[in-house]
Formats: sequence, structure tokens, C-alpha cells
Amino acid sequence: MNPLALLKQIPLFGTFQPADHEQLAGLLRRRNLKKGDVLFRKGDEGTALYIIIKGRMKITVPSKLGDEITLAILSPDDFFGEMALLDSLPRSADATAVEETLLYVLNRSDFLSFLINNENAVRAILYALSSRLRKTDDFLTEVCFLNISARLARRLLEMSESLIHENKPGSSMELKLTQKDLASLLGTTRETINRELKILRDRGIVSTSRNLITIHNRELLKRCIK
Amino acid sequence: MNPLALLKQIPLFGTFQPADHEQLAGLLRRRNLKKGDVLFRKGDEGTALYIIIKGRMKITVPSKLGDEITLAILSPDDFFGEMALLDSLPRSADATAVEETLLYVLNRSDFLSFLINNENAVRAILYALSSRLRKTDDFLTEVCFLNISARLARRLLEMSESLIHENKPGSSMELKLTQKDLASLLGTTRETINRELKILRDRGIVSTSRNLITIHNRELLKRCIK
DNA sequence: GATCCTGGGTGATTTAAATCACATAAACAA
DNA sequence: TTGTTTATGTGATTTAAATCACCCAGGATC
Repeated sequence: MNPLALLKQIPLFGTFQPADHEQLAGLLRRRNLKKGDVLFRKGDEGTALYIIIKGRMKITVPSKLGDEITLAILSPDDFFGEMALLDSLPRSADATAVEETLLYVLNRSDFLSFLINNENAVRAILYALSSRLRKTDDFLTEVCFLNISARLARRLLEMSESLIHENKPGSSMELKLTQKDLASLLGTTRETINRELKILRDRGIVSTSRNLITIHNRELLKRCIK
Repeated sequence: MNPLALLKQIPLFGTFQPADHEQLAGLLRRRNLKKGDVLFRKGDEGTALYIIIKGRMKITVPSKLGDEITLAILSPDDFFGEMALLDSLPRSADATAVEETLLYVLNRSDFLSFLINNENAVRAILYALSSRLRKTDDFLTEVCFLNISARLARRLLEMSESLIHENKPGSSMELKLTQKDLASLLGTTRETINRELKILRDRGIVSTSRNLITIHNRELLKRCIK
């Protein structure tokens, strides 16, 4: 897909004028990552926003021990790193390529000068930031109020939701990720996730294999959320 | 304090030019709340940002039962409700006056038209939004990684920190809030907080009375984190 | 082939914190 | 004054989830 069409699909730039898209496209640089490559680490100075063209990125926070929590796994068209872009403070998390990944890079200084002369761009980015803030708040209340099985159901539904948007409305949906990553996404352990998946498996709601969770019945899954 | 001096102290407007402060001050409306008054509820359409002049506001999320979690307790110069201001989506939480409270109200449409013509204002609000996002993320990792006693110590220190900034550097510091609200702030129960406070009391780190927690030894408290 | 990983599957045990169930004491209202 | 409400203080019990301790299967690698 060409840069213009890609930019148009990104919520952050969704309401930009065609002329703005062109201007913005001129500011983009490309970057290639191999599976496992670390784009940046917590504490690095943030100087750019990234947009995923192809592949997947994992955003994680390291803990004292080798342990880590996954904040998000991002797919094509998703953007990240925008906070450091806006305030240039140190990165608050690590970003790692889950698979071979191609990124657009938008540098802070380029972006700011573009943004400041553009009314729609300001509105759009404010909107994007506030909705991301809402999302994090939601996750927070989720962690505080829902038990693991409800959170798992909620997260599986949410992830499969994005598959529907990708025009794969088949009756069963496949999520490609390890139980370890899923556990990390939900702030729990691999063993617990495994046990919860067994319960869902026994009820015929999902089936599992290496690196893969297949959802067979979204309706039953919905009823697992509290 | 006059509106101009007040606006200057608010981080969100901190880097504005004097002329901007004046322009902004002209857009502010006043609003008075009695103790217990509900400013808005989750689900209401958001149309304004609020700045606390006097008093305290409690931001809470209702759960299924009468239960609730306190996201924040805000004091004079704090602002809130800015997300709905930027995207006009429904409020994500309730806002209630903890005591008699005086607010400035800044309406969405007024604010946006001001913001869009002002480069510094854009930079400042982007900065404020991204740092709030960072704060929420920090809280999230805190909830996932720290146990209750560490979270309590962390929060007590953070709250007393703001007292230092208010130029009250005395050796012991007083936090005026109930154990129920503190529990809610930390996403735990009143009983658990009470037990943790007892441990701190036995070690001479704090003392407690109705509506009041007094911190005697910040150094020892710091060692309770992790 | 053997051997090493990585990812998955499950029991047994431990533990942090919630829940339940009171009791006391100050604050407030009748 | 006397209830009534609100905030605090603590024991006993329960429970969700982490931890520990294994197992196996399938690729990759030697």
C-alpha cells in the first residue's frame, strides 16, 4: 500500500486533508526490523513516533527480575511512541519486533512543526490521545474489578474483534500468540492462563495449539465476562 | 487569587504567554459545589474542562454494585475532565465534590478555538496529556507488580510530596483523608489498608486518627517500597 | 540419531488479600 | 439526652491466583 493510502487509514491522521497527507508522507522515513529486534528500551530519549506498515511490535515494561508485562501487541496501521514525540521524555517501555516488521518513522521536530500549522491535525491528535487515555483507564478498572477468567474472555473478544474489521468474519477466528504473551497482556501467569484456557476448551468455546488460540463461539465467550 | 495568577500556576497553561492567559481568563466561567454534589456522572456527554479554585473533587468509577474505585482526589489548581473536552465522548467517571468547592469551567468550543490559533497552547496541552498518560501507565504497572504495603508506602509518599511543594516541609506531614478513600485509591479494601497502617503505626512511621494520617518518617517509608 | 530449546499441560502447595463478622468511638442529629 | 451514622480497629475464614514442581511434544541444532 502506498504511504498516502496508509496514512489515510491511521486514526491519528484520519481527518487530515489530502494535502496534509502528502505533506506528512514527505516527512516519513522507513525502518526495517527482524524478529526480536529491540526498537527502543525504557529510559531511552524519545524522538520519534512509529507506524507499523507490516509485522507486529510488542510493547513491554521490564520488572526487577527478567520478568515483564506486555502493555500491547500492535499490528499494521497501529502507531506507538507518540508520547515521547510530544514531550521528548524518556521512553516508558520497551518496544520489540515480534516478527519481521516494517515501520514508518516520524521525527519529533518534523512532526511538531507540521502539527502546529494545522488545525485539523491538532484536533485529530488530541482526539487520539484522549481515547488512548480512556483505553488505559478502562484497562485499569478491568484489572481492579474483573477476575482472570473475565479478563481473558474480554481480551480474547477484543482481539478477535480486530480480525472482524480485517474482513475475516468466518465462524471461528484464530489468534496467533503464545500463552506466555497472553498472560503478560493480562498481568497474570502462564500457568493461570493455561488453566483458564482449559476451562474454555472443555466448554467447546475455544481450541488451542502451539502459538494459536481458535475461538469457536463468541456468544458463549461474551457470557464469561462477569 | 486572581484568575491570571491562577492560570499561570496550572501546568496545563504554564507555558502560555501573558496575552494568552488573559485571553483564556476571559473564557472561564465559575461554578460552586456543595459537599457531596455530583458535577457529572459516567456516561454524561463531556463538554467542559474544570479547574479547582478551592476545595477538593473526587473522581470515581462506579462498579456493578454500590462499590466504586477512586481514580483521584484533586486539589486546588488541579484540572480534570479534559478528555471529554478534546473528544466530547461520554464521561468515563463520576466527579463529586469532597467538600465545598469552587471551580472554573472552560467550555469545549471556546477552548478549541483558542487552542487552535496558539502554537504554545498546543505544545503545552500535548505535554500535559502525554504526562498524564505516563502517570496512568505507571499506576497500572504499580498495580500489577507491587503488593499492597509497597503501593501504600508509594502513595503516601507521593501525597506527602505535594505537601512539600506547598511549602510545608515540617518533619511530620498530615494527610487528610479516610481509610476508605485511600483503599479505593489503591484499588483495595478498607480492612486491608487498616491492617497495613497498623504495621506502619507499630513501626512508628505513621500515626492515625479520624480522617487523618500523619507521616513521621519518610525515610523508613521509602524502604517499604519493594 | 541425540540433545536442547520453546511452548504447552497439570497437579500440589502457599500466600496475599478479600470477605465476613464483630466491636469501639467519635460526630451528628433528634 | 439518646439514638444514628460514619470511621476505625481486628480476629477468623475463604479464595483466587501465584508459585513450585513436574510432565510431554515438536522443532531446531549438533
